[in-house]
Formats: sequence, structure tokens, C-alpha cells
Amino acid sequence: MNWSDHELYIEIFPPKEFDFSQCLVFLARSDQEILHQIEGGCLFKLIKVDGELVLFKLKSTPPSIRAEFLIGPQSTNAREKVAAYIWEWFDFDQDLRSFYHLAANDNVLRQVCDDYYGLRMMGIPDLFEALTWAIIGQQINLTFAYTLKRRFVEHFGECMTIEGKTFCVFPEVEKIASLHVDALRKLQFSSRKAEYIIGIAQAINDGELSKDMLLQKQDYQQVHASLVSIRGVGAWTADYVMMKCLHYSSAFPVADVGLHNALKKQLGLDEKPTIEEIRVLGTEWEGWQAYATFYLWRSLYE
DNA sequence: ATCCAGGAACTGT
DNA sequence: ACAGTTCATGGA
Repeated sequence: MNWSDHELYIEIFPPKEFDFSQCLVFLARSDQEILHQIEGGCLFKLIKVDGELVLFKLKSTPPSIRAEFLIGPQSTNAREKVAAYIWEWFDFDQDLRSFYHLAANDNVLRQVCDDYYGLRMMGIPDLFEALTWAIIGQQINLTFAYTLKRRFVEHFGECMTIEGKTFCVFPEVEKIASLHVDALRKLQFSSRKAEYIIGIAQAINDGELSKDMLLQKQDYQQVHASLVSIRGVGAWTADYVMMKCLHYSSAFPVADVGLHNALKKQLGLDEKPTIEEIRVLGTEWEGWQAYATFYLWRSLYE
């Protein structure tokens, strides 16, 4: 992580393969998003570090990006954790040079990499948030998924309003672990999704599941198997979480409908490709399937 | 109306 | 092992 501390703000120095405005386009994809705000080319986010709420405003200051603090943090240690959060959020540990090199010789990826150069795979660093968002998104349209997320966060998260803008942090695991299914049913979650999400909150709260314990696993297969063993987590959700939270650039949600639609569009097909055809493409993207998927998703919302 | 949506568990064979 | 069914609701 490459950053510097200036008391009232921190400065982060991303790798060269980065375009802040491309990332903002992704983050602005839903006007129902409640976990960050975008205004005037700046990105606002409220997070909790060591129990302390921190609100920052992120702006592009080439070649760096700068996070100005509007609330908190009190300690140097906390400022470093904010820097680490942003670093992970933008997936700055990933070196995209070999991805772009691969894409230059790939008929599917060449165009999207040209169009969205510098787009980072925006992560969801918190495991509970990543799992919950994936489960909410299962088998429903994205618009409704955002509606459910907004209700979930507004009801159970911590929110504050400053200068007319509302900022929220994702609900604490402990709070969700104590809920009954009907509390989420009232927000129009299905009973199944309510069970899954509460069950996962309980598993994390009881120490049976954590990001650290997943990251300690040996390889892709072991992590995937651990995730799939969780009720409510199938292959798609496991890959989604490995991609967005655990930063496996080879995670590949082959069954994803959005991926199918994007490939159909990029390849000019009349029908969506089969799973087998997509697996073949995936082998050509070995090591970069997650980025390929993310860029293809991006191509769906012009 | 009808079909589909950034699926997964459950049930029956 | 594998295919069919159910869950839930909003968008197009």
C-alpha cells in the first residue's frame, strides 16, 4: 500500500493502470445506492473503523487520490485503516498489466478493455456485506435488489445526515444475528433469503466464519468449497464473493445471467452462449476471469 | 399477461 | 448423480 498521512486528509498513490472517473461510472450505476454518494466528481463514504465512524470525501488528484476527512478519524492508526480500506475497495493490489496484455489478443476483451481502461474491480471488503449483497441479488432484477439493500441498510444500519446528504454504514453482524425472519419479511425479503442472511450473520457472530479464515485456505478450490457449504451460498455466490471480497482474480461466476447477456452482446449472438462455451472462454482468460466478468458487466449499462 | 431476473434448496427418480 | 419444482417480487 502506497499512501501518505496529512492529518486532515490522506493521499493514496494507485498503480498506473487506474482511472478514477471509470470507477465512478461503476459506482454510480444505481441511483438507489445507499452506501456511498457521488457528487461533483467526488466520492463520499461513511465507514466504521475500530468502532469509530469516519466520513471521507475522495477526489482525484493525479497521480494520487485524496481522501479528505469530514468526520474522524481520531488516531493515526485509524487513518491507516481508512487508507487500507480504500486500497482494498479499489483492488489496488492487483497489477492489471498482464490482464491488459491478455486482452489485447482476445476478441471479446479487446474492446471492453479499450473502452473502460483503468476501471478497477470495485470490491466489497466486508465479508458479511459481500455475502448479504450476493444473496439479495440472487434471481431478482438489480433494481429490486437495490431496493431491498436500501431498506435493509436504512432499517438496521447506522445512518447520519450531514448538509442534507444521508450516509449509512452497513448493518452490524451482531444486530442481524439477533433478528427473526419476519423482521426481514416485512422489508419484502423472501423467507429463504431472510433465513440465509440471518444464518450467515449468526455464523460470523459465533466465530464460525470469517474473512481471515477463508483467506487462510490453501487454494481456490478449498475456499470455494467452504463458501458453498454455507446454507444459501451456491456456486454463483461463492464465486461472486471470491471475486468482490477475497480478490481472487480467477473467480468466475459462469452461470451469471449478466455475464451471458454481455457475451451475447459482445459476440453478436442471437442466443445466449451455453455454460460450456463460457467455460472455454474462461480458460482463455485464465487468472483473469473475474476482471473479464467485471468488464463485461460494465458493458451492459451504457 | 407473460417471462425473466447478477440462484439455491428441496424433492423425487 | 440428475432433472424438475418451489421460492418471491418487481421490471420490461
